[in-house]
Amino acid sequence: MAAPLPRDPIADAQRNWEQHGWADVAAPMAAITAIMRTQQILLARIEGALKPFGLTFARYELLALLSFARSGALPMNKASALLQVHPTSVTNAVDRLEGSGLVARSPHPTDGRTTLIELTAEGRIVAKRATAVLNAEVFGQSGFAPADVDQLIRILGAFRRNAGDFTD
Amino acid sequence: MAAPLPRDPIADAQRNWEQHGWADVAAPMAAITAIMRTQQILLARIEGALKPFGLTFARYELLALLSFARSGALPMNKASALLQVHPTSVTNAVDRLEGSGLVARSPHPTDGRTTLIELTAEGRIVAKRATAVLNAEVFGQSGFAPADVDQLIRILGAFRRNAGDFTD
DNA sequence: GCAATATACTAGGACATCCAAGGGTTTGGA
DNA sequence: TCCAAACCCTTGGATGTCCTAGTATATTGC
Repeated sequence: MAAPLPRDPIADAQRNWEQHGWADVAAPMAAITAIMRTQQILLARIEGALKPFGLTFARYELLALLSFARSGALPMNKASALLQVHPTSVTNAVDRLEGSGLVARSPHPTDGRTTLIELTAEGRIVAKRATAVLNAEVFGQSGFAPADVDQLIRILGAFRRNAGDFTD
Repeated sequence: MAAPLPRDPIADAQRNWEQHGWADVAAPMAAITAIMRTQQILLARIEGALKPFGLTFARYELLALLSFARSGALPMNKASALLQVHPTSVTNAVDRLEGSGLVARSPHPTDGRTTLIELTAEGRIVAKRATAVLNAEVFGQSGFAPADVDQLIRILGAFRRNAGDFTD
């Protein structure tokens, strides 16, 4: 781990923005930059927790999504939509998960264009174990105060809705 | 742009967590997942705004950092520390920015191991213009309420300090 | 003073993301 | 009915991030 900096680099950036005549957008700039950095920290923790399973976050998300599907299977385009990533990213994740024997591709019964992805027995087990580890090591020790978690869910939920993620 | 989903997929995930006996970590899971998704949305906006300049966010951050340095130059390791990214990422960004003529490498006057990166005249101009566009198109239209911006800065600032980013 | 350790940068590899383009399958309007 | 438009998935390319390893230069300690 890199040594801590003596000062918050984002707070410094915010001050720089204010001193260069961009005070009106200095705060949003700082908030957005902080989101970028926080994502980086969280992603590193998540990947670290998943490493023993040979999983990355992208692959884990797909496994978790499938494990919650009633039938344990989903069309690729559906997975792409729900995970909100590009179809090619799903193709990539499925290729690797299939190589590890955690999911399997199967043709859609009625639509020849569609491919279904399905959890294998081993995939279901790995998904469960990986979730347990993530819950214990990452989500359970996020470092966010409960009240702040609620704030984040509210603020980011509104942002995502506003960005067109969902209409709910 | 993908069509909006009828329901918030993260709220769904949170419900799934609660129904599977992980209610104690369902909220932090949702908050963290929301941060990941929000980062993705913001990054896409930023990259879109920077595209006309032939810049990516990683390269822009380096340009902006240099533009605020007193001398307009910084050692690579210093840039790596301040941007909080791996040294190889800085090498990558500098390679490309150097190729575009926006920065230049020069040897450190006293330490033979160190390489200084310096803004070129054109680099300084591009940094200024790109910042103006980012301020206008992204930071100035974040969609976050002012009070929420303050909340984000506070919550994520505490998180980053707690994660060891800085000691300030 | 010199060897051992530490630091700085870069090369190569693994992954993830997106975009653009291509080939196969369905759907829908003329 | 039939062909064009729409849709689905995959391939190939560009970028970014990190890790590991290797080379070169500094610093430290005996």
